[in-house]
Amino acid sequence: MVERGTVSSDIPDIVAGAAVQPAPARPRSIVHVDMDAFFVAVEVGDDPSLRGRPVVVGGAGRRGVVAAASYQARAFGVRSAMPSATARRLCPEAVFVAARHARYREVSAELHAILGEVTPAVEGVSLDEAFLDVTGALRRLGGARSIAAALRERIHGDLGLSCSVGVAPRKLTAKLASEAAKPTASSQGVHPGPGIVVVDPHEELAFLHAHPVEAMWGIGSATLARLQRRGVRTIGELARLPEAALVGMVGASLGRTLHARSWAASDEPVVVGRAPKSISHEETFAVDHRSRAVLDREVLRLADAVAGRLRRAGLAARTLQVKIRFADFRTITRSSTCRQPMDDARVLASVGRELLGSVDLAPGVRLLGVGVSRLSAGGCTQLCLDDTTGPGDRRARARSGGSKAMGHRRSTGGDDRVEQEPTFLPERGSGGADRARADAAVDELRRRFGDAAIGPASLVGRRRAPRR
DNA sequence: TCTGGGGTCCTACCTCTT
DNA sequence: TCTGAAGAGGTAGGACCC
Repeated sequence: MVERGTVSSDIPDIVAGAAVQPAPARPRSIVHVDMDAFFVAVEVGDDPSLRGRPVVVGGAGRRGVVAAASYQARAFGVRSAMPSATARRLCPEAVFVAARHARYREVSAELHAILGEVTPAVEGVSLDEAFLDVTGALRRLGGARSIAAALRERIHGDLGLSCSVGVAPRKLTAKLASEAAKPTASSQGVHPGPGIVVVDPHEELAFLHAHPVEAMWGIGSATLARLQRRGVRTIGELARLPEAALVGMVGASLGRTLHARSWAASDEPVVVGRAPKSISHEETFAVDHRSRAVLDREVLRLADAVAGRLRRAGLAARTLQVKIRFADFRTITRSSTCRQPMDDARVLASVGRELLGSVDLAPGVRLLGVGVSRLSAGGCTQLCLDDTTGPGDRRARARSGGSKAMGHRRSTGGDDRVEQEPTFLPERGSGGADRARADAAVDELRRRFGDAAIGPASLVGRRRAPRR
């Protein structure tokens, strides 16, 4: 069996940032709120003529997938992440609606404001889902079930949306409980769920062990296939596997985590206000691109979007990653880390183009992405383009004796070559100060008039690659 | 017929530094 | 001066989640 978490007294119920605190003495009361078909419900709220009909959000383009489906559409077998072509075939009468993420963010903010009135210990998982640690609010608000019922009523009253709520001593169990509370859809029709499911501490293990193993967090298709080869079908069967066997199958970290979770022995805290660790933008093109000029422009467009988000968040990044998915769905990434943090679209785009330059585009590019990580607060100080230490740099340095004073190099798929003199951008404080003011002006225009209001001159008239 | 977008975390491997 | 070990930092890919 597993060792249970150690016990301490009078420990705050919430964890801010990444700091993890010991498990509390008494069982916690975790509430998981999960909106029912959130994107669809928002669309129906804004357009009541959609009510009761099979509605699919997303999947508008030829290469799109379903972002959300109404329960009426799910009765036809339509599921989220399904290719739109499949969804259309399964349910030809479905109404397809383009996703409006800005609108969903608005409604989500109202939802989270309601949740925040119950307890400050709210961990937003996504736009439509959150965990609340209500352990400290039980006496004040009259028990977890009462809190769950009041939340459902309030959300329905204020937002006109329905949600399912699970209550349990742990996040994982609360999540499974809210799942059990949801409506279901089958070819026989739509069946309303109980709305609220409460799992008491003494029945938690039995509840957990009855679930299929793929219901466990951390088990996706690859791990599921491995477990199924060992005949593991339920969380109960997973729990009976020796921890060492599990570690041997899926690795030390995941193996230990799954073993603890399967015995309801992992006390994962409700984390409030998690700081972002990366920001990215990516786009699947309607047609595959092979033109370096077109893809260079796309890098600039994506970098511009990422830079805007960085500056709005008051962040800068040291690492830039370019993601490329080829026509055959093979996906590669190329990244480069700079000594100084960056938040300028032109700098990000230059690094991105440099990385793209090392890739053979002949197979055709289906998707292009630009992402940043190693984020720091406070914006950037100064930047120059030879500041990167990409793979080409290091490998070239290693082959040439390790000098850091070499010219700018880049990897070209095994054929590294010395580039021309490094290109320098003006530093902040000279021309860079003007650039910072220009960036601030751009950010303000976008805040007031939307992202499409202004952009790099080279993208004028082609804000995005043509969609079929 | 195909297979999005935005994230996090983990692992393996490589290089550099001490 | 050379060598090996260990740790840090970086890169790339995979798995997973919503």
